[in-house]
Amino acid sequence: MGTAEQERRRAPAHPEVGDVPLQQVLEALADPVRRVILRELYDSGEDRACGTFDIAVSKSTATHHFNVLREAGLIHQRYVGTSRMNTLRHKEVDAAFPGLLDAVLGHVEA
Amino acid sequence: MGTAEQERRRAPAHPEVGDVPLQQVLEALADPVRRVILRELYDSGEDRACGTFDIAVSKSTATHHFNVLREAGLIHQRYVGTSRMNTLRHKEVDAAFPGLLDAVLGHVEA
DNA sequence: ATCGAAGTATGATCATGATCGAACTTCGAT
DNA sequence: ATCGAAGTTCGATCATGATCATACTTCGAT
Repeated sequence: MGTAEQERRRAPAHPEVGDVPLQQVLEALADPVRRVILRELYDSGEDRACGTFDIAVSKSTATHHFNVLREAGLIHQRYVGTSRMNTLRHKEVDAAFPGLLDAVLGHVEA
Repeated sequence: MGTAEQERRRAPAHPEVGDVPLQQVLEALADPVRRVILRELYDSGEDRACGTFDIAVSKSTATHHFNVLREAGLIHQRYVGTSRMNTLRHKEVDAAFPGLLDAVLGHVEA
């Protein structure tokens, strides 16, 4: 099998946040499930495995949301064993979109 | 015919910005046509009639976008003759969602 | 009173994206 | 070597929303 293919799956591309269009970031932020994920990362500041988030969707849907967040430059993902750890790319997002994370994630939703 | 109905059309309800869910605001912001509208209001600070915006959509689509923006609490609309003047609700939005407008509209899009 | 300009309402189309289940892969532990 | 846990992939469904054309209303000007 293609070792390159395996490698790509285990270490998927993370864009430069500065290269991500605002449109894509806003679309990523405009979903309540994804904001729950971001908020948990934002509030705790810790790495978190995909399975540990308080979201009421199936595993395949969760995978979809994590992909959207990664491709929007908002999170970093890396494997640890069979778990996938997620980190908020806080500094980089702040640099590319000043004030946006704080405005969105600092807001207390009903 | 119902004068009440006519009145409702000419002076449609504007929500309190503080009552609008973040979800709704983000959905309103996550459309490129609507951001063009907001940006023109943001940059000029002037009232503008619906027809004067640099958006490449039909009149009915434009009406739709203005409705979305108004219902999200982002703009104020009032009739002047047959024109409908639009204002950014800058202060109120800033109060309810600190930093959000500046983060989104201050960003220079490609 | 009529006409045009500015929007609105309605109904249709069409694309996108959120969602799921089922089958699969990969790793760590037994 | 096998099993379960953690995700992924694939295909399908389904809801929403952006879009338009058409017909309509309303106002101001002639």
